[in-house]
Amino acid sequence: MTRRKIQIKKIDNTTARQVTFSKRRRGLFKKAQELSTLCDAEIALVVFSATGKLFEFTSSSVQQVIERHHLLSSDFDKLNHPSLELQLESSTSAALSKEIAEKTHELRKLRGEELQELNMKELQELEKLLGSGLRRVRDAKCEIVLKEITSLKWKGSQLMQENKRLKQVMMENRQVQTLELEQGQSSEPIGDFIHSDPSQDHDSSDISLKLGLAFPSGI
Amino acid sequence: MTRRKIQIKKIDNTTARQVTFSKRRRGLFKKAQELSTLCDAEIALVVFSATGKLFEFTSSSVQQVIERHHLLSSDFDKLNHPSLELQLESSTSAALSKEIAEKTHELRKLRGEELQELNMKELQELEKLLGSGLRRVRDAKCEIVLKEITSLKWKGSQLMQENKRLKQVMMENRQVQTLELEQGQSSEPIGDFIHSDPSQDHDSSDISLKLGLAFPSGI
DNA sequence: AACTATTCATAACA
DNA sequence: TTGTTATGAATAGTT
Repeated sequence: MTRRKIQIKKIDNTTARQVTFSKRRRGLFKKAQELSTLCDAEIALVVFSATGKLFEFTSSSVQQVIERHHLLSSDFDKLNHPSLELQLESSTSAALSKEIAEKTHELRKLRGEELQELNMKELQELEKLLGSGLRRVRDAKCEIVLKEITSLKWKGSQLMQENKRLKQVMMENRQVQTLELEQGQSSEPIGDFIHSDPSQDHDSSDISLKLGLAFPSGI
Repeated sequence: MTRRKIQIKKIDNTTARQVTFSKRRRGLFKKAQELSTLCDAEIALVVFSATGKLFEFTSSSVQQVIERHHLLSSDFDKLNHPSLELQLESSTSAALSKEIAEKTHELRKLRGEELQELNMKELQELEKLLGSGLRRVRDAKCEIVLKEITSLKWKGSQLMQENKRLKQVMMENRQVQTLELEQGQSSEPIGDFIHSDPSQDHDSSDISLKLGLAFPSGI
């Protein structure tokens, strides 16, 4: 709000209340319109002023169904609200049913089930839609594959590092062994130093087993 | 409204649209609440998201009216059908809403709009579905083309028959003319017999004009 | 109605 | 998703 912050409670001054009602109502309807457009939402907004005047907004697809309410709500008072509510619900059901029918039909067309009723132009549009859908699906698959590859590369580099580390340990062991041999102090068989730790080996195998692809074979 | 001014038109990016929907919806409901409190207005606001999810707000007084109606209904129990109907409608709405949400989601997937949530197996099934849809659409187009070709061939054969008939008539005329010349009895100019009937000619042109394709150029 | 000084809502970003 | 912030919008009080 402005000039000053206000408390959200009923405005006492009648004139001020009417002015505010007028201004804010316009703002609210604008916001409702914007939301329905921006986000493809279906909105029904009904406002009764304190004096009983009716204002309403409905996004396009709900509109026609509810239009018949204008006739009935012209001589309403508060007792009418239940019936208004009931009718809103009923209208909503009709609108929803209609929407379901449309979506079902659209799905059938996309699945190629009701094509005989389409002409060449419509078929071409449908083909274009399916084609672009197919392209996106393939792109999505490609992305998954690329991620898998990146993951595999990472695992590969991890293995290489592990490998390098093991070789280094072996080299060090070999040096110690050589030193001990030169000094004639070795009390252990040579072989024990040359072979790396069995448990270490086992871990490495486990890592390499995880290289298997995480998705079915065909791409 | 912030960082940048935006166009009021459907937001293309799905994620951005969902975020905006969530934020603006909250804002809209807040504004509705404030208006009803500040100006003592009665407000009913119903919003369906693009995915079919339902959000609603009703100012307290409307709520009270509806609740009062429900109380009355329970008092009068068997006599009060509207309440039963209202409840039925309500649950029907919920079921319909759910169905719409499902179908919307299915349609989105087929259009390739919400693929990030699918795994490789699901993507492959979707690809198969789209592929078979595409095949059927192409078959349907093919059928239209074949029918057109059949029709053209038939028209062609009709034209050929017509042509043949005309030639025969001409030949007969020429024979008559030759006969008349030999007998020196012709009382008409030669040209009148060589040219075929003008109205006949006109009919032939009409048939050939119908050869134009009944669908747009690209196949 | 028109005009600001403010507060509010929110698009873009993190 | 949730939070933050810069900026465009809405609007309370005033003229």
